[in-house]
Amino acid sequence: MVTIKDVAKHAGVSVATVSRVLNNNGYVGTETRKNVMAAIEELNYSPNEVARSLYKRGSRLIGLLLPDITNPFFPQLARGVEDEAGRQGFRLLLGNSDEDIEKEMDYIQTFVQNNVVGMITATNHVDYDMYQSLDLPLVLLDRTSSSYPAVYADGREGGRLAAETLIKKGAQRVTLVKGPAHVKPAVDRYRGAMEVLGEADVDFSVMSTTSYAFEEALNWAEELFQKFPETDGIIASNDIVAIAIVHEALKRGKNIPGDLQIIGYDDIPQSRLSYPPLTTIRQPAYEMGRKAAELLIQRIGHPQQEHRSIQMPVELIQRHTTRKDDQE
Amino acid sequence: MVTIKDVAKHAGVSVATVSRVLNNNGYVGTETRKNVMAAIEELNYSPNEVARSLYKRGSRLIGLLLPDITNPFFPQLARGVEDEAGRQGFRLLLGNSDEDIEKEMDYIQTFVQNNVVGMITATNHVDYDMYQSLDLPLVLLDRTSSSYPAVYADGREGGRLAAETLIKKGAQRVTLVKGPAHVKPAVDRYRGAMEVLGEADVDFSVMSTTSYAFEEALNWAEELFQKFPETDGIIASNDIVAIAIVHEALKRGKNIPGDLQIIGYDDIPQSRLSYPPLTTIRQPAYEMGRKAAELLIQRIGHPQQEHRSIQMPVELIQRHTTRKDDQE
DNA sequence: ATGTTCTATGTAACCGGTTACACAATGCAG
DNA sequence: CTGCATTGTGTAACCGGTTACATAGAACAT
Repeated sequence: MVTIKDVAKHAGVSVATVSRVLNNNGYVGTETRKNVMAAIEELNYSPNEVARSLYKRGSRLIGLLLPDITNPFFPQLARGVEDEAGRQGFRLLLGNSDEDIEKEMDYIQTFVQNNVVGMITATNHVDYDMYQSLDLPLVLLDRTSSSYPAVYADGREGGRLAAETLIKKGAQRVTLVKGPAHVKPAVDRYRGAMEVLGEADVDFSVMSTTSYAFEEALNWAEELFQKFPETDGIIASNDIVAIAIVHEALKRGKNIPGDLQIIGYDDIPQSRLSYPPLTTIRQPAYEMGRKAAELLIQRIGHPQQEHRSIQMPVELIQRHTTRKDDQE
Repeated sequence: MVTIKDVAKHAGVSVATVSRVLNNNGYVGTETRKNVMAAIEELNYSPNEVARSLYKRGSRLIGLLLPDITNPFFPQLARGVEDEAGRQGFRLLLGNSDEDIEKEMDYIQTFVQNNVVGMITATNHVDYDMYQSLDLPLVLLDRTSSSYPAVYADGREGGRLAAETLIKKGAQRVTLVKGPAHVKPAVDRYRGAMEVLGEADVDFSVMSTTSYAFEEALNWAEELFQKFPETDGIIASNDIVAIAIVHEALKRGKNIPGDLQIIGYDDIPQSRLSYPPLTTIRQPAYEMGRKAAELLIQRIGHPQQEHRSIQMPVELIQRHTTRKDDQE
């Protein structure tokens, strides 16, 4: 490994001088600078971030903690974070928490041990000690809290929008699929939808699910049709579940959207690809990730400044699992 | 931040002793050990990995470089890598290369600067200087090379299998969708399929695609039906494209698998969810990720040892975009 | 009793950077 | 020409750990 000492020797100067040209601070003679640059070039030197980080007590690393990258909503978020962070010279340490506190704590510890300068986390456990005692810039992603800045989409509005849409399009017997109770955004959506359903002249039922896992989606779908075979409008807890429901409905020979309308949540990329293409409530995942990184890096620069959160708008994406014509 | 000095002072010993109990080496008296442990506990100390890494010239970090985490094949890989790495006490630095050499070089540089102890990369550019001159344990994932250990699935066999299946099930006019030419595994599959098609008594056409991006998938599908409206069997370049093709076919009123059979590649989780559920060639992505991490960590322990690669078997997953009955 | 080995602990060098401080040379004002 | 500010560079301390080496007492062998 070529170190700053090698460069110094090669250029016939001290390490301090090399450091000065590297960081572009302090006084350096024109000629000297040129020599040092040449030496750097020649030895193909690039400074050890670890040493740097040790002295500075801060790296160029950001910790990103997600529930599960395997859930298709998160890669978008992650990519948004990465792109923005990368643009500003930061790299990502990645962790999957599986919504498990143990794992989460583990990751946070190693993030800190590695001198990350900030963290972006999609956690339901902000109120735990570990976060309280963490003195790092932190931003929540897809979650909220009064204690930290957050980037999230308006889940309640999303839920309302989904329910309103279904009602407007003439659904009479709505089934609302409730996401896992420990996942905050899921309950926001649920509440939003309930608000609208409660005030409308429709029958409705609620079906609870306890996970967003792929493997279970088809089971939820089956269960749904067993329990509520007569439903003509379904608000799914997310797009995965929605797609599974579409699958099961077609298998049972239902006509979509004639007999049965379905509306998803998230607008993951494959929702456009499914057939019929899924009507859904869009969360701008990539953009949310970008904003979160932006916010975090801003805070890293100005830690004292008052924090602000960003609520992103949700949007109804009308495709073909709901009817074209509104029934007013 | 609480450092080893604080612990030493608190326990009334030297830093060396604290370090000894931390690392469980050297001699430490029973009583002393107890005191130190107590101090650690009390101060809630955990050692700074950065300092450690500087002296040891090696961290507990692994660099993971993927083309694009947003492509649904990769989260599985990533998760496999992460789980195995995590199990063995390693953390991941993540990078998306977009198959772009510039970005790739950038990431590799910062990985090295951060003292990663190894790298797992899905690159098509192993033969570039940057890899040659890298003296880090490296394992290729979903790619191969004679110079490095690799974990990959048998693409040629997968291609053959897809073609054989379609032929056996009676397709007469096969369309082979060729993936981007710069993506190695894509061309392996293509070759495998071609071998079989070339020797069979069927007509076939090849349609080239230049990307795996979601946004383009539906365009490829449309283009396919414009160019080859009479095809009755399609070998898609991956599951995303396959699902888009199913979409387009249904939209055009084709009967699947009656009029048209489709076979995908990868077996991403959503392939089971699509309707009709997709017949596809499965690559054990999660397992591949796990194995790659395993291999890498093994090499980190024994760098001199001769390297070996692992070829994972592919598998035909029969679902409902191909016919039940074989036509012999 | 003496020498050797084992146990226990501390001191200080080291990892590869950054920067406070010291010092010298130069430029410029009076 | 002298004095002070500016410029250019080196020395050494520091970041928070690890470990080579030194030291000393205890245990054991002869």
